[in-house]
Amino acid sequence: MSDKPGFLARRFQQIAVAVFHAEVAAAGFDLTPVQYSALTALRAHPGVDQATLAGLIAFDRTTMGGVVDRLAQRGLLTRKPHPTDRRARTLEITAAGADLLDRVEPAVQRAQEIMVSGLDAAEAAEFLRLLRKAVEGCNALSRAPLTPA
Amino acid sequence: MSDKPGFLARRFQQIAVAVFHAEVAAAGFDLTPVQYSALTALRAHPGVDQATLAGLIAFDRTTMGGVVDRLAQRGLLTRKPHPTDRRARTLEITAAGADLLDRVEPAVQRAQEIMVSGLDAAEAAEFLRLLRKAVEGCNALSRAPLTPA
DNA sequence: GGGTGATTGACAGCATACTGATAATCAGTA
DNA sequence: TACTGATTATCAGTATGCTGTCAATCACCC
Repeated sequence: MSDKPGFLARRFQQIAVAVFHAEVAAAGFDLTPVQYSALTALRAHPGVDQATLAGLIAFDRTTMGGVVDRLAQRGLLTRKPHPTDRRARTLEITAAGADLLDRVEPAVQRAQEIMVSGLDAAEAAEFLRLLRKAVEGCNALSRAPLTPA
Repeated sequence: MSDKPGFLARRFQQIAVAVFHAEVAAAGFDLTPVQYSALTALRAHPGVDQATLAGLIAFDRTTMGGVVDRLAQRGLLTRKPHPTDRRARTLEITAAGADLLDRVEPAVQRAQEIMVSGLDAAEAAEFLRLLRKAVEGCNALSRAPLTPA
């Protein structure tokens, strides 16, 4: 089983989420990896609509609805009607959201290091390169491909 | 964002599941990656209980309940009372389950290759080695660590 | 032989993810 | 301008995964 990339993909994701949760909770915060990604992308691209934000981090449009709901409910972002397109809603990170991102950053960084702590520095760098390359090569194969700005 | 192992982990898992689904569906079957793993492990270890099966493939005990329910409902495995431990249920793969595994195997193999099609053969081998090493190094960090027989 | 701690399977509840469908709207064309 | 096709957000439904909790049961130790 452990020689199948698909099985290891699931396992690595499982570990990544657990480590993220553990570090972020230990630092006193309550934020999922998905919520962190969404807020980070929103800070870099203020004013986008939900579909565009989803494309920036390869989320499914449907999933993004729920994520945005929960973040808005906690006051970490705002959702206002788009000035010209009446279908869309414009998203903006709030001061509370940006502040939370700043304060949680050290925990997130620690989590990223722990995930690859089984590898030495050279291996970790090579692993990251190959993982990025594999993901980019298959970008179009998921329902929600990455769509840069 | 693409330099964070956590983000790439989620993305690679997302792609892996999509590719698995696409190949398996194209071959005319209806089986999720998780169901495939469970059936495969059960065939290799007939008669185990749910908790043991979960440990063999690093599933959460709670998740395994639902997976087993759906597989039993489709007649791919059976769930009988354990002969000595009245808490446990003994799981067995059925002939239909084993037959399905055999017939779906080529599609699963194709999916595994597609997932790493962005890498050449040497890179894919090294990627698999590093991924396996990273996962093993962090095995204890998830709620559901891998527990070999 | 009785009490204690661990284990098994289940439950409710939350958060991703996907499929397929829909209504509202927009944009470009006939 | 009317029509067509694409796009935005949402909905119902299914399947993972996790947290925490619970009752039933087991295994071990005093």
